[in-house]
Amino acid sequence: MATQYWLMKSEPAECSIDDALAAPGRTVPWTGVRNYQARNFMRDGMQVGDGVLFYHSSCAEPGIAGLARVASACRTDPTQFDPASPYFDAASRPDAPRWLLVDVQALRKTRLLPLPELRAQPALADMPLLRKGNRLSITPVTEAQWQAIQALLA
DNA sequence: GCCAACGTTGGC
DNA sequence: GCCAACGTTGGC
Repeated sequence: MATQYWLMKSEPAECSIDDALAAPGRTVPWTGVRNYQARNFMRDGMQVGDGVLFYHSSCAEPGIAGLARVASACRTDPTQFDPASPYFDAASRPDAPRWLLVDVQALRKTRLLPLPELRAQPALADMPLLRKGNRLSITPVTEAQWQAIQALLA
């Protein structure tokens, strides 16, 4: 399958692009996805090597903060079974895990591309991220959108 | 299966 | 803290 592209949201207070770059192998397990649509993108859509826009959400300056890649196939998210985790899901059973994750390898930090700058780009108008009320933490990015982002960073 | 109530996300 | 959007839950 050809390389695909994704936008993945992370709260920088929890895992910023700097945190990911500082992790062993620059790689972090993308824990905490608790939305079926986002999970299904990981399960059914992602391939190792896919491009990732690393987005900072729920912070002072939301925006695209770095570039990354999908670094593993999807697998069980262990935090769903950890009662001490905020992502604990009492209804998920080990023999039928509900929630999955992929490993994400940070490639580089970019200058921050804040929402107003993204909204100003006609080529990005269809990004789910920019739709009012969008909450999905993982969304597909088209080749054209990916190229438009690269152009902003060039 | 319908749908109202409720909870969560996340920008502002 | 507000609120829009929308996913989830649960009564019926």
